[in-house]
Amino acid sequence: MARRSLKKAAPVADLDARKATILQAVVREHIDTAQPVGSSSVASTSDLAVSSATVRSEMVTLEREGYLAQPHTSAGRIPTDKGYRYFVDHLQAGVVGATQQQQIKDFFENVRGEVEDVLAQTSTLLSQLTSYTSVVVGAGHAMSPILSTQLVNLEARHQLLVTVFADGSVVKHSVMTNFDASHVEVAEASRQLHALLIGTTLGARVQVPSRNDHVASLVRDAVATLHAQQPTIDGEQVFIGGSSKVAEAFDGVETVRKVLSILEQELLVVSLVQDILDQGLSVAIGSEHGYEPLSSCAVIVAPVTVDGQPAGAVGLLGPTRMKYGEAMAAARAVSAHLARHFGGDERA
Amino acid sequence: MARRSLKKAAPVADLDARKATILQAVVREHIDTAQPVGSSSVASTSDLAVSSATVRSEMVTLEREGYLAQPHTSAGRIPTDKGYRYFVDHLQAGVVGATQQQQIKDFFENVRGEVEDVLAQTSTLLSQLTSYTSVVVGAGHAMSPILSTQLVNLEARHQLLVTVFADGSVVKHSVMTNFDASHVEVAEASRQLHALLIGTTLGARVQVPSRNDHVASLVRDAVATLHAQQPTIDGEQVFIGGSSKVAEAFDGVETVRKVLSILEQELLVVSLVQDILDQGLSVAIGSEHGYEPLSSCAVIVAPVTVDGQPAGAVGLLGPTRMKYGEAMAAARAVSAHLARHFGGDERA
DNA sequence: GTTAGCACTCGGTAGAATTGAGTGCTAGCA
DNA sequence: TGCTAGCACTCAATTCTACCGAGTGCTAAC
Repeated sequence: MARRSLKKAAPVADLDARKATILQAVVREHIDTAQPVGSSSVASTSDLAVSSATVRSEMVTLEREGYLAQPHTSAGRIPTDKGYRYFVDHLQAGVVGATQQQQIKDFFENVRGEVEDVLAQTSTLLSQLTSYTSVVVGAGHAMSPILSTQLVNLEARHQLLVTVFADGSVVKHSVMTNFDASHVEVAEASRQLHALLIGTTLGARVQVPSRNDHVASLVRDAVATLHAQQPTIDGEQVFIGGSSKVAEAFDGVETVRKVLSILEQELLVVSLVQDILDQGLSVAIGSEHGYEPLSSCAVIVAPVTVDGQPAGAVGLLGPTRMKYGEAMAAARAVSAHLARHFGGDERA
Repeated sequence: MARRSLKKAAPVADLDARKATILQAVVREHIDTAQPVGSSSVASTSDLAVSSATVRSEMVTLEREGYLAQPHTSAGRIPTDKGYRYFVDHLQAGVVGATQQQQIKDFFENVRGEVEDVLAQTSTLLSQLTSYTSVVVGAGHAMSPILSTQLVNLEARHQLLVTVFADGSVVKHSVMTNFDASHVEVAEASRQLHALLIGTTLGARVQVPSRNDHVASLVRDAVATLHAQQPTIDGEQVFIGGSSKVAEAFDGVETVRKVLSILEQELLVVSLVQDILDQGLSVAIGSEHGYEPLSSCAVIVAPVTVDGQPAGAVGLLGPTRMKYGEAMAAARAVSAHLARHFGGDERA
């Protein structure tokens, strides 16, 4: 797995008011048009009462300081990652539009089904709201105690251990034996497993019987299989919505391919989101997250917290020139609704 | 959902040997180069001992009959869907290369985990083998009898019905109540449900208690929730591998977007695959499957049959100019291995 | 510090000329 | 009758040129 450099987003030195205005104007227009932005355009657009020449000389400074870049001489400027970072850091919190607000509300009023279904549909919703690819991560049951287990006789030498966790997730594990277990034996093993595992979490050690009969062997195997699961990452669920938006957001075919192939690796997506949250960021721009193939992307993340516990996260992936204001607002709104949905209000 | 025209692949009239050779040469070279193919190239490539002029006049016929098309005067010919169809129908079964054979073997020797995991990984494998996007569909448990059920008390008014089917699939359903059920009541309801449902299939009618107490109410709600599931389509699982290959296979960004957005709709993919199988095809070229947005795609499908029962299908989606021989061979090989894996050889 | 003015740069575009792959047709040949 | 060599023709792609214009950096004046 790609190793990310833990570069903490450097606190961006502050710019004087005029430079800030100019930078923001450049970012805004570039996001809008995808074109390099020239000094005259900034001079006329922004409410600065200065000439393009002045803007120009400020731009030289901004470029020297790393906020702007020039694709080539005699072209306008485009923002660098650092420029976008400044822009985002100084963005006053946006609000979602009325229609979108309504859409979100309608969605959460009508959505039903199991957690997984809700998360998957939420991902689609978020993507439709923003026109960016969305990522919804549901926290695993790593820390959740076991509510119930059941061993089912599937075939002669094939049993299925079904485990229900307190967070409502259900997991199955195959247990293969090299002897034909009778129904009675399976039932007995099931009873013992239930007694043994109930209330424990995946990490905890449990006392397995050391006898050598079929039942004991079944119990041992079942416990071993259950605990073989990686308690950290496994069980986390990723739902990706609107991957077709990738094709709209980037123009280079190669970029599209790279981004899609990252999205295919769900584990990687989970750790990307996790990393960004760990850094305390809500937006990772360009190379800030350290995943090189995503260097032309920005990732917005909003945690979902239920009862003070992290319950997952929602994210958006777009080009660095994405509409940060709208997208962040949408992500925040959806994560809040999601938290509420899984929190007090019980109509899962 | 898009409605497909059930156009049965028309049996293609046979061509005389020379026309066939020319057509095949054109298809082969076009698949290779993605360029229109000229008469002289065919004349020299193929082992026909005729001049380009002769090839040319044959091509005129082939074009009139709908096998070839000309992007514009003074360009070579490219195959039409009908041309590809002829090509595929007269393709002698290909074999997978030695390294790929080995790769498949290694994979199935080492793969482990639950059915879903195996299918998901198989999808990735198939995509890597062929460089096309792969689709693996696991048949639902529609017809599978229930082996076991269990009702678990999740929260005060929230129970979880966990159902294990004979095919090894496990499904959960939330049951909400408007009263606080005691643990004893839930346990009793669980016992009754188990007795009631065991051995039945989802379609079957079961006798629910008509009393008005908590337990009876729980049982009724649980059965209703379980049966509310669409027995036909629901429960079918789709695993899509290598969606990033879409970006490689097609050059128009718009096409990439359209194809990706189809792939996002899993239900649609299932019915696409199902439709093709229903038509008895193993390949659907261009508009043969009737899904307009996929008109520049070809879809290869191979059923997976375990113990005479359809257990799913594996598919490949690529451009119409895909490498049919290799891709079909790979799909066949993987589907056969998959069937064997889930069949006699029991190490799921 | 700001600005008007100006020379300069250089990507993008538009038009013309050229190239060349490939065609369709025809007349002659086996 | 079928095949082929030859040839005129077509047309996308390429190359070249000129040129435009957006945008810059610099400088002198305010």
